[in-house]
Amino acid sequence: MRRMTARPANAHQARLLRLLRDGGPNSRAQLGDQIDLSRSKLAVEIDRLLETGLVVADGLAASRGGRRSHNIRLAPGLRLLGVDIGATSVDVAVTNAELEILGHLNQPMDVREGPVAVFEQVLDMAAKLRASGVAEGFDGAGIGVPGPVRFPEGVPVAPPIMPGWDGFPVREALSQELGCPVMVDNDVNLMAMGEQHAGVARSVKDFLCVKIGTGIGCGIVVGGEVYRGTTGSAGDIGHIQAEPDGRPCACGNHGCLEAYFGGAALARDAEAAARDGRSAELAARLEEVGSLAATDVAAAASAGDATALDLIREGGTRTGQVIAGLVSFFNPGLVVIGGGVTGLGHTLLAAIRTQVYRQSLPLATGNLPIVLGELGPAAGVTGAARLISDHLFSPA
Amino acid sequence: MRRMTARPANAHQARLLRLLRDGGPNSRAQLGDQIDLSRSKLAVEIDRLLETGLVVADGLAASRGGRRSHNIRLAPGLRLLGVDIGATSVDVAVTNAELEILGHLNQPMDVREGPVAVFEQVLDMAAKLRASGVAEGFDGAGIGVPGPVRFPEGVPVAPPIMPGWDGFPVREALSQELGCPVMVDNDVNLMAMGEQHAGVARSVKDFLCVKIGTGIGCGIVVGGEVYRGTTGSAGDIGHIQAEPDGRPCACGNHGCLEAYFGGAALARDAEAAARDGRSAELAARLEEVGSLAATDVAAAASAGDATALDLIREGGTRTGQVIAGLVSFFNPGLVVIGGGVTGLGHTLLAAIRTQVYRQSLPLATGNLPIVLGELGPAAGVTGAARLISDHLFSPA
DNA sequence: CTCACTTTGTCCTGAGACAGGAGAAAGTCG
DNA sequence: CGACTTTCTCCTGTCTCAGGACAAAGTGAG
Repeated sequence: MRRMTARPANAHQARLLRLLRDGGPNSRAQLGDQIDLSRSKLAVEIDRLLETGLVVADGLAASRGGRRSHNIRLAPGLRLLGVDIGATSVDVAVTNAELEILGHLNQPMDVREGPVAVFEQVLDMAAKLRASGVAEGFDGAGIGVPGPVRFPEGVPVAPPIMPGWDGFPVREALSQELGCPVMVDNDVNLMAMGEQHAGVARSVKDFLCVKIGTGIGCGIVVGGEVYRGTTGSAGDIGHIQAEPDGRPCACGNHGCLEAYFGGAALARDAEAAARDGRSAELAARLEEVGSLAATDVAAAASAGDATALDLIREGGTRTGQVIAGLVSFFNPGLVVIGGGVTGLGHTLLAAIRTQVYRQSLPLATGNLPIVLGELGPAAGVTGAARLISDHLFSPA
Repeated sequence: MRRMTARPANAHQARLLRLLRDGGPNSRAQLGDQIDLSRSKLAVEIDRLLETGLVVADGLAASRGGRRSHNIRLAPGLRLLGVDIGATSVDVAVTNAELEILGHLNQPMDVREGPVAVFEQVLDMAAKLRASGVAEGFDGAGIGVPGPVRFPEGVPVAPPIMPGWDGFPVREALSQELGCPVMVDNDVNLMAMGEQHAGVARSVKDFLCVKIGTGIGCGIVVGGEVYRGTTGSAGDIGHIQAEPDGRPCACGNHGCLEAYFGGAALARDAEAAARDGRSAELAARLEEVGSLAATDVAAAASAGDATALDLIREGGTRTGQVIAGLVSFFNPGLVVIGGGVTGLGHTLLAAIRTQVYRQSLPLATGNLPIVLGELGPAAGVTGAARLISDHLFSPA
C-alpha cells in the first residue's frame, strides 16, 4: 500500500488534522465550530486536504435539524508505529491516525545489549504486527528510550542505564530502516504525552508524570507541551537526594531516591527481607524462582504480607518526599503516577499522597489530584504515536 | 503631558516596538533586517506607529555605504513605573520605554502594615520621582509583591508573609489611583524578568533565578516566558524540606529551607552565635545596634570572622542541596542567585556551586553556569517595567 | 567635480488570504 | 405540503503582503 507522504501545507490544515485526530471523525460544520475560520476558507482547506489524501470523506453525519453534513475523517489507511523501550522489556504497537491501538506486543529484552540488537528485535516485532494484518506499512514511528535524548537530532546522550547507546543515531537509523519519519524521545516524556492524549491528563495544561519502573523519572508538561530542558535531561529525578549521606547509589552519589525505591531497589530490599527471615511470604517466592522482582512484592502485599506492605509504604514515602518538593517548585495541576510498579497500587499511592499533602504548601496542594495513570503499558506507545503524529501533522 | 494611550494594532507593530525596546533606537533598514517583512509592508507599519505617536523619527542614521537611513525610536516621553515590594523595604523606579532607569528610590517599609499603608507610601515615592523631573506621568506600572499572585487578575492569594493582602485587588486599585494600566506579579518572577532583560540571563531561554531575601523563592523561565504554575505559586522553594524532621518552621512544617537560611534565619542564627560567645565580631555588632541582620553577617564575614563565614557556608550548602534537586529536575541553562543576601557574595556562591556540582547529574551540570545576578536592586524594578511593557507592547 | 555604484525609501501592481452574503441543496417538523 | 433550519458552494470585495520599478541620497575612485 502506498504510504502517506503528504504533510499539511499550512497551520490551518495542521489544526484541522489535529482536531480530527483528537476528536475523531467529524462533520465539516462541527469542524467549523471548533476553528476560527469562515465557511468558505474552511471548505477550501478541507478540499485541499481531501486532494492530498490526508483526510477522506466518510458518508453523511446525523442531522442537527437541517441538511445533513458530510463527515470527514483522517486517512483510514494511515498507520503509526509506537515503540517503548524499557530497561528490561520493549513494547511495540500499531495505531491508526486517531492513535487507537490496533495491535500491541510486549517482549522481554535487555537494553544493555545495545541498539543494534534491540532494534533487530523491534523491527522483528513490527514485522509480526504487519503480518497480523493491522498494517501494511508505516507512515511514521515514535521511539521512547530509557534515558536522556538530544531531541532535535533524536540521539541518546550519556544514558546511565544503556551505555552502548550514547550517540547512536536512533532517529536516522530507524528512519532508514522503516522508510518513514521517526521521532525519538525519553520514555517518561512519552508516557506523559500518552496520558495527556488519552489518559487522566486530558484537560490539564501543566502537570507532572512520575514513572516508577526500574528507575524513576518524571515527565514535565508546561502549557500542554513536554518540557525537555537544556540538554534533554529534565525530569531525571531518580538521583535527587532523598536522604543526606544516605545509601550509596550506582551513580556514585549517596542517598539518591533510586537507591531507596524503584524496581531495582525494591527487588533488592525484598530479597534482603526474604533472607533475613522478615517475611515468610517473600522467602517462599524467593525459594521458587531464585530471585525477586517488584511484581513479587506486589503479590505479597496483596496477600497481606506486612513486610511487603512496609517496603511499599517506605518507598512511597521517600518518593512522596521528593515529589512534595517538586510540587512546591512547579505547582502542577495534576500529578500522575505510572510505570511498572503501578501494580503496587493504592498502598503506594496512599503513601505518596500522605507525604505530599503533608509537606507541600497548601496553596500548591489545595486542589491537586495525585492519581495513577489510567493507560498502563499503553501510555508509552500511545505517547510515541502521538509524538510522531504531532510531527506529521505540523506544516512542512 | 498627555500620556500614551495607543497600543500596537497588530503583531507586526508589537514586534517592532519590542525590537526598539530591546535594541534601542534603530534605522528602518536595520529593523527590516530583523523582521521578516517586505520593505513596503514595513514602511506601512512604521508609518502607522508614527501616526499613533508610539514611535518618533529621530534624525538620520550613519550611512552604511549608501543613502542614510531615518532613525526610529520609541516615544521619548513614555514613562513606566516599576515597583518592587519586599518584606522590609520597597523600591520604586521610573524608566523610559527602553526600560532604562531614570530615577530610583528605596525606602524601608513593613509589608505587614497592609496594602493601603504600603500603597500610600508607594504613591508618595512615585510623586517624589515625578517632582524630581524624570516623569510627568506614567504610561504603565508593574508591581512586584512578595507572595503568590493570581496573575490574570493581579491579586495576591494566601501570601504567608503578608496576611492582610489576601485578595486585595492590587491591579485594579493601583490602576485607578495612577490612571494607567497596571500588572502585578510575584517579586521573584520580576527579578527573573529583570535579569533576562538587562542582566546575566539575556540570551538564555530556560533558567532559574533564586532570590534569597527575607525568604527564599525561585523564578522559573521556560522558553523565555515566566512560568507561574497552576495557582501562581510556582517557585515557592522556601518551604521545600531540606532536612527530614528538622527545625520547626513558621509554616508549621519541619526542616524547611527557610528555617535554615534566608535573611530571617540568618539574622536569628547570627544573634544566637553572638550571645553564645562564638563570635566576638558579631557580639560587638549586636551590642551596638541591639539586633543583627544579614548585612551584619556579611560585614563580619568580610572582616574574616570564622563563625560568620560558617553560617554563610552552611546556609549556602543547604540552599545548594535544594537547588541541586531542582537542577536535576528542571535541567536549566543557567542558575542566577540574587536578592538581599547577595552581599554575602562569593562565599555563598561557592558553597552553592560546590553542592550543586557534587549532587546533580553530570549531564545537567556539565555546562551549567551558576552566577550572581548582575542587576542587584535594579533587577526587580527593571522586571516590573518589563512586565508592564510586555503588556503595553502587545496587540490590543 | 563627475560618474558608477550602493543603500534607502516610495509607489504600484498582482497574487493570495479571508469574511460574509446570496442562494441552492438537503433535511426536520407541524 | 409549507415554513423553517442547517449545510454547502459560489461569488465578491477587502485586506495583507511581496517584489519590481524607480526616485532619493549617499560613497568613493578617477
